[in-house]
Amino acid sequence: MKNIDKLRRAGLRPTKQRLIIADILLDGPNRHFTAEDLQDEICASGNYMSIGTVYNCLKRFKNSGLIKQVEYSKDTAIFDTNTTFHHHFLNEETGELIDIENDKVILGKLPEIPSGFLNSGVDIIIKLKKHT
Amino acid sequence: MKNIDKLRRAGLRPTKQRLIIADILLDGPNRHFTAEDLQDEICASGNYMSIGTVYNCLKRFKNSGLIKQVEYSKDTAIFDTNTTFHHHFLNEETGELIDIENDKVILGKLPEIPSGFLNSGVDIIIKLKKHT
DNA sequence: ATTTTACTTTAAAATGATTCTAAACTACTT
DNA sequence: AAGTAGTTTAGAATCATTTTAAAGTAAAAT
Repeated sequence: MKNIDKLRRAGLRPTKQRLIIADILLDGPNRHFTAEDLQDEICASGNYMSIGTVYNCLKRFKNSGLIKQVEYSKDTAIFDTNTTFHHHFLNEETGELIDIENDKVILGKLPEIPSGFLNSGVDIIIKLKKHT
Repeated sequence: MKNIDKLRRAGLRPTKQRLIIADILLDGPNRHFTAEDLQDEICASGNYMSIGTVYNCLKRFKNSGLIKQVEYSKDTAIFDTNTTFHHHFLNEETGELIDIENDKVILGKLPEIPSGFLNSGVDIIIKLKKHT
């Protein structure tokens, strides 16, 4: 499908800027990137876009499901007095965290660890929304 | 154990400021908090501490294992073009992310969801360190 | 006990990521 | 072609965090 149609189907007005971003992000292989990474790539493609627009577009793309934001890239550090190995419920509306003790979760199958690396810890976040 | 000894055992010089923080954090029940939350509580206890010192102490406490930092509270947003349900390896040294497709992980047992809430998604982060 | 040394705290400035603002612009509708 | 509602822009503002350099303090060495 053409990117202009992907934008329309996502309910986004297909502006010049959004098409530039769609052309970079929505074809080709998946990737992880920051707003600044994307702005650099926009420059490299011979275009220009203000950083405000990059952020704005990313937010719209995310809200309409064209991309995701990695869950654990939040802007404020949260500390935890619980130093045992444990996991968290995350109340998506309030940001509140609730501990999940380790024995409440069992991983039945783990992926193969990339060669040359060791598993140095597993963090599980279970997001919660209010029951309706 | 007295907090002054917890600090010493952690290899931290027990300064007045670190003891104030230890008294707030290391007794009583576990909790999640930001640097600003802690500074407010320091104020509420009739003490004062510059925000720089609060950050500095939290970093030292964390590095010596007295507290933890919640894994997914990082300062830069990371976006992901992979909108399927999936998880991530996190290279702790470089911050690089690698996708883990959903069928590579099986959760054998999940904790009971707090009443009034629904599970709205599970994110798993497997941290990697270089094999030595 | 005093001096020395290395580490720590502080206020303030600096940085970095992100959001906001108000004016100019543009896609879509009438 | 004109209207309107949404979008982009530069730049300012904000927020979290780190850095800086000077003053202060705990521990080690005399």
